[in-house]
Parts: sequence; structure tokens; C-alpha cells
Amino acid sequence: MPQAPSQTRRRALPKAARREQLIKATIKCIARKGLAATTMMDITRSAGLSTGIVNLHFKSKELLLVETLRHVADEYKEGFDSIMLDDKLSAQAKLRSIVAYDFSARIINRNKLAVWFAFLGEVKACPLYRKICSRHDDDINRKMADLFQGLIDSHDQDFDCELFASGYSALTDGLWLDILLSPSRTTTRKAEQVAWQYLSELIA
Amino acid sequence: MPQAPSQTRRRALPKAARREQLIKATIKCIARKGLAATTMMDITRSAGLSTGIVNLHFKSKELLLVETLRHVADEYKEGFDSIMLDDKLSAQAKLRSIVAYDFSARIINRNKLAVWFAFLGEVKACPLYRKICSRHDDDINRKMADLFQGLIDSHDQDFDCELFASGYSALTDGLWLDILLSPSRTTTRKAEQVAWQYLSELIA
Amino acid sequence: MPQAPSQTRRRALPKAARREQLIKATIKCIARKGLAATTMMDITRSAGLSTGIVNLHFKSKELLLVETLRHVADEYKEGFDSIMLDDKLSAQAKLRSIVAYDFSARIINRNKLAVWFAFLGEVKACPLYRKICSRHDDDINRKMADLFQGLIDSHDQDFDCELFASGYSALTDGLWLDILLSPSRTTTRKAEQVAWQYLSELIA
Amino acid sequence: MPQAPSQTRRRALPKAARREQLIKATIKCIARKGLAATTMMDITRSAGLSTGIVNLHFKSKELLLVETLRHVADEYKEGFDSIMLDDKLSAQAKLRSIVAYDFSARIINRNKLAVWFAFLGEVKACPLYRKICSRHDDDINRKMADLFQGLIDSHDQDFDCELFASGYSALTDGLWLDILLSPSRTTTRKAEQVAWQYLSELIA
DNA sequence: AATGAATGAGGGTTCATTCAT
DNA sequence: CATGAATGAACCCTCATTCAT
Repeated sequence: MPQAPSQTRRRALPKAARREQLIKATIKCIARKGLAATTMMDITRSAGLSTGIVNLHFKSKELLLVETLRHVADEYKEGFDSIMLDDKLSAQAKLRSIVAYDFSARIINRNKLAVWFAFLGEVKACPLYRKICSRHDDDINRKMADLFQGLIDSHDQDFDCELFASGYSALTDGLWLDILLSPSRTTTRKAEQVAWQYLSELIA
Repeated sequence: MPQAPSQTRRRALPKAARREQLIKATIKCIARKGLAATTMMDITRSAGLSTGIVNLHFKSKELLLVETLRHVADEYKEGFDSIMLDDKLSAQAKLRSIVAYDFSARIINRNKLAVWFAFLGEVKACPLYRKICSRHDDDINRKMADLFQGLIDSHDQDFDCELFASGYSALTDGLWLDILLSPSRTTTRKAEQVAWQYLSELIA
Repeated sequence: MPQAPSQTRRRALPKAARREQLIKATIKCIARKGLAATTMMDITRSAGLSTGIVNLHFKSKELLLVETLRHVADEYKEGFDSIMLDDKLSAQAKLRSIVAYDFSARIINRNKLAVWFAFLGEVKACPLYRKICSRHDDDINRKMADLFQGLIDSHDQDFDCELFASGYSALTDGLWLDILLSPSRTTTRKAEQVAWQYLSELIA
Repeated sequence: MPQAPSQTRRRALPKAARREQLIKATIKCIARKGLAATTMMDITRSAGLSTGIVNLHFKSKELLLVETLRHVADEYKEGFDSIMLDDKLSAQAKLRSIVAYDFSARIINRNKLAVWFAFLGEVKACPLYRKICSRHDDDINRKMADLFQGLIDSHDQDFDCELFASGYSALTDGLWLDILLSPSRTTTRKAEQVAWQYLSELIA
């Protein structure tokens, strides 16, 4: 039978707040130690909480990781959608905002990028990670293709917007990876330039 | 990235052959179970060998993983260099060959891609993986920039070849990731189309 | 052993009622999951109460278990004594009533039997359980020996009533265990027959 | 990743010997601490071996426990069958030997008895324990009934051998339990006397 | 060189207990 | 009195590594 723990701290937080606190700690730990090497103790210690807290709020480590992945994806989409759904912006303005967003400090954050690619690295082995990531990409791609459609319909009729959106998506992914891999070589400024170079075709 | 030669497994293999056999098994296991979940036993069993064999030939699991990463990177570079260093090919022909290579069955192999991105996912946490990957990318990028230089000097003088090479590299990385993530959405054919679309600017 | 009175569960129950409610829940849980696997949460949830309630009313899990064992033992003895102390019954009638009682629905209840033998199973390891159980048995045995004495003194003078009582006690224990173990093989009816067969010697 | 353990002892034993060693240690621990409180560490320490050894040889704690139960049951049956299958013994001699066996030091061993009843105590909650125990009892009962058949066919034709065997089995179970519970009250000698008293009806 | 039984630190998880509310 | 979020010791299990064979 378990022994009585000696108390040190106490204070109940709203469930949602505790969960977010733990997810934040998880992001920090994955960024620092990698997905493979991050232990429950790393996470709970980093959050300044006790050993059992994760299982109390997420049932298992795996579920915490899944929620963390969702959190990172949702966070991107939130900023993305707030631009896409802004009726006051023209298509041109939306495009400018999206690119600015994709290379803003909000996204270009080596911790968040590290977490994102850590999960992508397990995508082949973990069907759930894959589902989450590929749905995320699908959603973004669809919306980007729509945006492109609104920008080109005046001229070239056989321009393939979906393919072009795939390309933009792949390019940003690749650039983010480069920034993660060698921030000295690929600066954010250069990356943004490359992205605009790709898009220049569209707004020629 | 990678390609699969045939292998023979028998007793008392030359050291190099045994090492390669183990690396091959490691690739298969990482592709199947992910970097985090692959155990020494998975690897040795998959190779049909005994428990202690990895420590005998690689000293530790970590060193086996590093050699595996190197193997995957070297395999890509081998094919890449055999094109780049072929004096019989024109710059145009080299470019065509490189793109063909980048989307050939030799590279577009979900096992090899999975391993490559599995290591990239740990890059932030593991300096050695990062060094290997970023040196690999640097090397490729430099050679691609040189190739581009030979293709554009006739026209635009302020075209930034290095930046364009970074873009190509990022784009192919992103496309490979897409193929790994949702092969149904991003077919190899489409990916190659996107790549050519990007390069079209160059050979206009 | 045991019997189930009706129970009411509402807020601010008298202390004794709350304790009984928890003991009832404990019996149900031990019968379903075993002594080893029953957790405090199983018990409190099964009682529809909060996590901390057991420690409030019993101080610790161990004390709840001890009280549960006592409860089960006392419940048997209550029915037993109500027969034994009934002055209106002859010795013969008492014997008939006891046997009827021992194989009545009040005793032959697989939940209660399961709990009884669950505690007996820990008797070697837990001195307190052992004390409770052996005192219970002693008490029953003594009273049965007395009863037998009243039934045989007319004939055989060197009949060992205590030994015979031990035998009856052992036999019923064994039969209950059989009923718990394979109710299909050992029906209550058969068990009662076996008991009477044993006792037949006495009332020949 | 697990660290390198520092070595202290070594020496491979035949698999069967290691398993038996661990089962023996398990019996000792269950007898001392009970089924619920016995930990893997208790067992491995008691065997003088390392933490991981049980999972290496039995896959899990639960499987070790099952094997331990089987071991205890098989051990009884071995001695039992060596009497029952001995063609040189008459039915009378077999009966005498069985009773002698049932109350010999080989069986009346408080450790073994404690283990047997510890498992019986979990029978309601654990279907596998139940299957093992009830099959064991079935087998013993059947053989005892056969033996009884050979002893009574001369006189009473409507004597129910199976019922009588059930009774003998229940009686011995109950007596063993008494010995476990209060060895001071129920001595082996007395228990054997009670058993013979029960059987006397048969050999009158 | 090769094997695989053995090791034991470290992992994720459970759960009796506590105490602020 | 009653609640249930929080605690943390202790559990079972995994697995990289070692080394006698």
C-alpha cells in the first residue's frame, strides 16, 4: 500500500489551467531534451508539480503528448484563421499577413518548431500523430488554395491553385526545418524572402 | 537519401558487412516503430542476431543510431554526387537528373524518409544529429547553388543562387515530408511538378 | 457469515450509518475485484461518496478492512446466536436450525463467502485478521461442542464433542469453499446432505 | 535510455532451475507477507537475484503467481498420484496412505498452506486461479470417489461415493484451514483423528 | 567473434492519504 | 462534515549493457 505523502504545496487550479500549464511544460521539455528523452519527471518538475499530476489530468503520458501536439497545431491555426476569416482584409492583404505571420516571432520560435518537427518525426510510427498532422495540413492547404484562387482568376485560367498551395506549404515547412537546423545559415529574413520569391509568380 | 542493396547474413561476416547489416535492420525498425520506440532487441532480432552484437560492433546504441543517420545521409549524397560529378552532363542535364533523382524510387521510399525525419525531429535536442544533418544540407546547398550559377549567368545578374538553392532544398524537404505524411494527397508526380514549377523561373 | 439489511444513503448520515454504508461497499468491491485489487476509490465510488470519506470515518484503509472483516464475522454470529440462545428450542431443534442456517441463503451468498475467504487467505500474513477469525471460530466451536454434549450424553461417554465440533466446523468451511469454487459441482443441497451425513453419527 | 548496470554476480542457470528458484522464493514471500503485499522486489531479493529476473523468466508478476499456484497444486498431486497409481497397494492401503499423506509434514507446512489459501481467497475475483483450483479439486475428487467405490461395493449399494469424496475433500480443506488459522487448537494429530472419524463410516 | 542470461537504473503509473475549500 | 485536487512513495516493468560461456 502507498505511504502517506508529506505535504508541501497545495492549491487547486481550474482543470483547464492545470492542463495548459502541463502542456507548456511539455513543450519546453521536448524542445530541450527531445521527444524520446522527455520523461514524466522532467515535465512535472519543470512545472513545479508532483509526480502523479499528469496521470491525474491526462490519464497517461501518451495522451499528454497527443494533447501537446494538438495544442501546437491549434495555436498555429488560431493565428492563421484570425487572418483568413478577417472580412476587412482583401485577398492581397490576407496573403501579406499570412506570410508575415508564418515568419513572425509567434511562429519562428525554436521551441515550438522543435516540438512540431519532433512529432512529425514519429508520424510514420504513430498513426494518431499522423492523423492530427495531416488533418492540420489539409485544412491549411485548402484555405490557402482558396485564397490563391481569389488572387489569380483574372489572368491564367489553368493555374493549379491546389498544387501551388501544396508548394507553399511544403516550402514553409522546409524553411522552418532549415531555421531549426541551422538558424545561422537560414535567417528568418532570408526565409521570408524565399517564400515571397515563390509567391511572386502569383502576384506578378 | 537511401537505397536498399541486397544483403547476405552468415556467420563471421567481415566487420563492415556486419555493421551494414545492423544499420539496415535499424532503418527498418525505426521506420516501423519510430526512433523513440526502437529497442536494441528489435534491431538485433530483426537482423536475426544475438542481443550483445550491437555493443560489440558499435560500442553503444547511440553510436549505432549516429552511424545509421550518417548512412542514410551518405546514401543520398552518393547518388547526388554521381550526377553532380559526371563531366559528361551539361548543367541543364544535371538539373534534370537531380530532380528526377529527388523524386525517384531511390529516394521516395517511405522507410528511408521516415528515418530521415525521425532524426531531424531530434535535431534540436541532439547536437550531433544536428551537426550531421546541417553539414549534409550545407554540402548539397553549396553544390546546387553552383549548378544554378552555371544556368543563370547568361541572364539576370542579381539572381541570388544561394537563396534559390536554399529554397529548392526547403521545397524538396517539405515535399518529402508531405509524401511521408499523406501519400494519398501528395503523390510523387505532383511533388515533382511542384519542384519544376519552382525551378521554371530559372530555365524560363 | 453475512446478511444484507436495507440501506439508505443521504447526506449527513449518523456516523454509524455512514460506516455501515462504507463497509457494505467494501464487501461488494472485495467480492468483485478481490482483496488485493480493491482500492479506496473503488469503495468510495461504489458508495457514491467522495475520495476522502474513508479516512474521515475509519482513519485508514487497513482499519476499514478490519471493520469489514469484523462485520462479516459478527453478522454470522448474530444469526448463529439467535438460534443458540433461543430457550424455546430443544438441542435437536437447535442442531436442525443451525444446519439449516449454515446452508441458507443468508450464508450461502457468493459475495459474502468471497469476502470471508479473501480475509482467511491473508490470515498467515496478518496477525490481526487471524486473531479475529480464530476467535470467531473458537467461539462457534465452543458453542457447538456444548450443543453436541447435550445430544450425546445419553449414550457414548467417550465421544469427543470438541473434536466432533472441530470436524463440523472444518466440514462447513470446506463446503463453503467448494461452493465458492465450483458452485456447479457443489450445490447447496449436496453440501447440506454432506453435513447431515457427518452429523448422522450423532443422532443415530 | 537505461544506464549500464554495474555487475556483481553472474552465472546462468538452466531455465527450469531459475524458474523453480523464483517460485520457491515466491512461496516464501506469500507465506510471510501475503499475496497482496508481496512485491517483485521481495521475491527477487529473497532469491538473491536482480530486479529484472522475474520478467525475464515469467514475463510478468501475474504469470509468476499463476505458475506458483500451479506448482503448489502439482506438488500435492504428485504425491497423491504416486499413491493412487501404485499397483502394489490395496484399496485399503491406498486410503491409509492418502490420509497419512494429507497430514504428513509434506502437506502440513504452514507456508504451503498459506499460499494455497491465499490463492483460494482470490478465486472469486480471478477466473484463472479459480480454473486451476477447481480443476485440481475435480481431479482429486474423482480419484477419491473411485477409491471409495472399491472399498464399499461389498455392502451398501446406494452409498454415494462422489458425495462422500466431496465431503472428505471439504473436510481436509477445512482442517488445513484450521491448522493454518490456529495451529495450537487444531493439531495435526487431532485433524487426522477427525478425518478418520469421518472415514470410519466407510470401513466399519 | 558471437551468444544470451543476468543486471539494475530508470521509466510510467497507481493509489492511500492529506487538506484547502 | 464532506469534498476532491494534489501529493509522492512505491509499485511493476523495460531495456541498454555486461560478461561467462
